[in-house]
Amino acid sequence: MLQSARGGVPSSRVTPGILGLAAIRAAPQLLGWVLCRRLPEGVVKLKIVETEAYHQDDPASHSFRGQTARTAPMFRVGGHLYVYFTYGRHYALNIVTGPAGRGEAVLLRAAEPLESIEIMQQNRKLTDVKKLAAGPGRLAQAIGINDTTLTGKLLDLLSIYLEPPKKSVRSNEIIVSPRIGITKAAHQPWRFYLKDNPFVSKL
DNA sequence: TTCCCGATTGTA
DNA sequence: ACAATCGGGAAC
Repeated sequence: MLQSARGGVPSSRVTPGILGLAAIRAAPQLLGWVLCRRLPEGVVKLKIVETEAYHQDDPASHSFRGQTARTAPMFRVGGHLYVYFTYGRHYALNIVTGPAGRGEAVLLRAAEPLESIEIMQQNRKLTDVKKLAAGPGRLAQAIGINDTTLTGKLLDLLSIYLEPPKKSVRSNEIIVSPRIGITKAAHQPWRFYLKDNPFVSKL
């Protein structure tokens, strides 16, 4: 699925294999993909190292109580973006994964800076590379997301897109654990991260 | 219209 | 350990 776009073929340039894929299956498969964001200063790139799945029958999910103006993007077909504002200060970026009408998405929780690191350091007003994108709010800020203009938009070469993993990720490198910062369905093992990777938000 | 609280982070 | 800070959505 997500392995399809290898060899420089820009076929799935915009959407890997997440189209119509359940969030719980898409979340681990997104690990290793390179998140790319085109900014006025240059293109920043980061390897996705930590994700969480949220779906419609999940009490912790924004889509649980049905579609609203804010959550509408979650109900679009996979490949759309869902950006929300939380705690009065932070933005979080999700990649929508379900079929249209389903309300599923993967929260990007942490990433390893690869290219244009200086730009991300400026965005974060911080030099420590390990903390540039270790956490959903930090990740969003690092790639210049300071509002919700991207929510409801499609992954798109002109602004934000994904590139295939440089090295394929083996399943035994993926750690599964409960999600962070939630109170409902807190025991569900729907968080995924790369084993021993120093850029994850927490161990 | 009011009230509660959150898919977090930086500081003490 | 805790405050900061504000909007979504349930409740009244």
